[in-house]
Amino acid sequence: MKKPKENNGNVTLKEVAAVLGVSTMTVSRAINDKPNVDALTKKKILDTAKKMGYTPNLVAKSLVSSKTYTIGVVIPEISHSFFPEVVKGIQEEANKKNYQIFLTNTSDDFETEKKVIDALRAKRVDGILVSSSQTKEDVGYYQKIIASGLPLVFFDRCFENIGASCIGVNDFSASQQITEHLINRGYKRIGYLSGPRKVSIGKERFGGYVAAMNQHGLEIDDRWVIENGFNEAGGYHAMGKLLTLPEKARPNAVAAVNDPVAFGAMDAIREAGLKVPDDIAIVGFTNDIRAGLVASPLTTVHQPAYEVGKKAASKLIKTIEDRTERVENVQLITKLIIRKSCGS
Amino acid sequence: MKKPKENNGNVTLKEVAAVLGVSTMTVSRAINDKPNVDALTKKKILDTAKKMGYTPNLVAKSLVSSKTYTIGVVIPEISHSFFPEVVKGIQEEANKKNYQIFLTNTSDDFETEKKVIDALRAKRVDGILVSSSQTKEDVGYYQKIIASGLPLVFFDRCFENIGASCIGVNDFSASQQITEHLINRGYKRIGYLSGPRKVSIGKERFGGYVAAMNQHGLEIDDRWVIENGFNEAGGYHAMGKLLTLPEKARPNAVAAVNDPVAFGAMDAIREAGLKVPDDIAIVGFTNDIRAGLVASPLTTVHQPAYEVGKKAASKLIKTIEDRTERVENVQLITKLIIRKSCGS
DNA sequence: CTTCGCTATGTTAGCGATAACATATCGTTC
DNA sequence: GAACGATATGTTATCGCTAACATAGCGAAG
Repeated sequence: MKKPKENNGNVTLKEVAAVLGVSTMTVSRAINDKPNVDALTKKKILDTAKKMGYTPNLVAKSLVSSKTYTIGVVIPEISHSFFPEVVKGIQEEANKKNYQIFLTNTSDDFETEKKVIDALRAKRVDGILVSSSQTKEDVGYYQKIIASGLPLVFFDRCFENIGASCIGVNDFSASQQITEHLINRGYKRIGYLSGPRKVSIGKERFGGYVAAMNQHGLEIDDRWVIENGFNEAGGYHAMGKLLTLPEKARPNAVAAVNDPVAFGAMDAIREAGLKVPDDIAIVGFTNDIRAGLVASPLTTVHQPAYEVGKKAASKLIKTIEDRTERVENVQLITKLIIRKSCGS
Repeated sequence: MKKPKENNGNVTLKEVAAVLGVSTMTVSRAINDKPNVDALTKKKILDTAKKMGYTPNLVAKSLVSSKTYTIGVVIPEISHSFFPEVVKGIQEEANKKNYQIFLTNTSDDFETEKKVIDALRAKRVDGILVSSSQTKEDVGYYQKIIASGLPLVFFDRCFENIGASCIGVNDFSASQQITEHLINRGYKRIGYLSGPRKVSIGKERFGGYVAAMNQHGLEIDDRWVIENGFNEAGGYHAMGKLLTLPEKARPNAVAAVNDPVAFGAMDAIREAGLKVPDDIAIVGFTNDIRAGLVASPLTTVHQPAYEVGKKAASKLIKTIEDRTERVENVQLITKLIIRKSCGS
């Protein structure tokens, strides 16, 4: 025989008010530190609220205010070491501003991505932070989202000219730079292990590679460019395919779209009984936590993951809190990290 | 001159109803696929709802149902490679059951932990998943949470006999096992780089080490056990301290509470001009993504991170949906991974 | 052809909180 | 001491949705 109303054991304003014989408004005012509450009343309210274990119901508050202090984060793959760092940056910035984050993982699948975003909308997040699995082909979906007025900031992988801010790096020029590094080392036959080019980073990084090759008058054999996934397995298969070419038709250096792909490729190279960098030199992109540790430490591009997250969150929150905040495309500084995989 | 009511551009049931000249209840029923709606009416409603871009407001729904389909996840450090894997497991399980997750990072600080949990409660999550920074000293806080009826499942780091389920591994016996492995290799002077022992994993793993030493009649010099943080910096400092001992007073092998600590220790060893395992052998715990890659590949204990996450989420959701679900302490299988850092 | 009972639909109230307006109380001021 | 303004408190309506109850319409059964 307990109280008939259960409510998950949560105490409401009304219950606190009833105990003290005051109105709920007075309790609300006291708890929210609003003016016009007698000091003594306020003290009594705060005391009993605490004694009763009152916790404000933000769901109800959100319904009134149309504000949830929640942002959705949409990420392709939490296991790729770049993203936990980004998430950490987002997390810290968001927490500082009293926002919570909904973390969702899309496994780089666009259908999943749309589904989770719909779920986030239904939960009325104040805005979303997206690293999309698809930034080149189907722009319609995001155009609609942006048109609907939901604040949105992209990070890492950007849509261009779509009316949303993006925080990332200059993938084109960083990729060009690292390819040039290989060229300066004397390599001329350079292949490319690409990720899906329907994603901005896939396209941009590939573009940087092409630009560097062209600029130096080097030829790109069609068979040297292999497109596959953004992960180890993708790199492993792509390199496997390259290795089916007869030795003299093969590149003796490859640039990979990111570090996981480079690691997968290294495995394939090793399994073929070849050595990095002696037989095939390789460079990556990201500066994964493992990059300096693998058998042949990987030359790569450092991306400031934590800062990307922090900046993205901060931009989103600014956009949420001031709708006139301007759209901007931020490119943070990358750094070439030279290790041994490109020949010493 | 747009419509006066803005509402963030979101369409409501009422608006859809108004367009069709039916009541909101009919629309609600149609959209939620409830019985007693004429097929034709339903079709018309669904069509106009879609045309108008209606998205249900789950905030309002939650207020009515006291159910948010949201779970809070509290982890100490997203950068430690164990946790992203756990989060991935949680994520996938939760998504399958239509829950969203709030991810929060505590930086292993108990005050932050309490603060984020309060925030999660205020947002009325249906339950929380916690890897606490504090599982041995201040039990009061969690006792209160559990008593309040909020479903709670611990993972990785457990409180015992507190009335909440916990999903982890048998830290004691795994630690005992890996210490024994060192002993079997012939090491007798074995030190221990501990994490905070106010946390279950800190205490249990240390206990396993002590048990193995005792069982083999080996002495533990007080100066060989150093307590510091759970991360690289902690291991670096702890090992630095060990290295201040004169060489003959030093252990020639150490067990670390986890892999990041082992990595930090390895750095300190290298900086001191010593070699692993020749001068000092070392073993870790976790099987961090880097464990096989470092200069002296680390012998360690593999923990099934993904499964821990999946199981924890599944247990929590069961507990949420059926309050009679019994409390249980699940210990998943670990595996000793032998590499070179313990001598070959 | 009345009555029962089913289906389709509508109305009301309430989830917990707050904004906006209304009222009460009290000390000042002239 | 009447009138005013400030402060403290209460009342009402509303956010978007749904449970619960109410009603209308229509075919089947007697």
